[in-house]
Amino acid sequence: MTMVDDELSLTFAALADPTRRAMLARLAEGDRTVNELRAPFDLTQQAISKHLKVLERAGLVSRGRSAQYRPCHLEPERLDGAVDWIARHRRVWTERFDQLDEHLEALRRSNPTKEHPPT
Amino acid sequence: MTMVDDELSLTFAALADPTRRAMLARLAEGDRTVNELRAPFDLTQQAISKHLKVLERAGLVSRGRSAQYRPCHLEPERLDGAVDWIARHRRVWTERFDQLDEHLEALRRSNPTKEHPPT
DNA sequence: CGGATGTACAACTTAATAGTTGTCTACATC
DNA sequence: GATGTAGACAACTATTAAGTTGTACATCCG
Repeated sequence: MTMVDDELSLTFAALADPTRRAMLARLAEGDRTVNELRAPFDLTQQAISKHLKVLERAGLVSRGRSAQYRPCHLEPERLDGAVDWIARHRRVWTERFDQLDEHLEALRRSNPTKEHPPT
Repeated sequence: MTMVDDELSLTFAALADPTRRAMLARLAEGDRTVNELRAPFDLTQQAISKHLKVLERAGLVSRGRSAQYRPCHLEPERLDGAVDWIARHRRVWTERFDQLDEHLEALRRSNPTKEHPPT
């Protein structure tokens, strides 16, 4: 029943929404408050907070605390698993992506993150 | 209201389910019939067909027709947009991923697929 | 032709998602 | 201490998703 709770599923699910992707893109430029993230959208503050909770649960965003602000900060490492899954399987599909996979392996070695069990 | 209908969202949403990822992994080894894909799971044939419809709608799988079988075939190109989005934004986050992005650019040039509008 | 097999379609249930409004707390300023 | 601002939490609605059962259709085989 609970279809989505492994790490990869949470990551992909978090990315499967244009609003959240735009928020991540915004956060790529630096930390932002909730209201700053809200600005570009025609959504209530509460809706933005919900999206942030999804991103937080997926480990893509962490939040600080500064006075009444809760600055949001990006956690890009969590994306490694996602890219890795895709690259790993695409490598099987088309041999010419071998180099990509190797490149990612190298990146992971030089930038150790978490585990990547098959599937 | 209709939160999910752009291409990237469909791709990520399709990947956000462990069953579907396992099906894709299976298809990576070669075309499979619906029943073959069903085998590893404790799910009805109809449930598998539904997952296949999601994968089809996302453009990740296409289906042939051979007698009463409907062989499923992988369409890996659709994953390029997903990897590209991640790589593009992660590049901003951490400078050291510049090489990855360049590598993906090179791959895309040597393996032309579709467009990748930002977000 | 008749039965078995492979897959699809429809209706239904349950649960999750995305959004809303309304309210509450925390801090800052005056 | 009152007011304004930042953000969270709760309750509700509507839509979508994942699963089921039941059935229909098409193709192969005897």
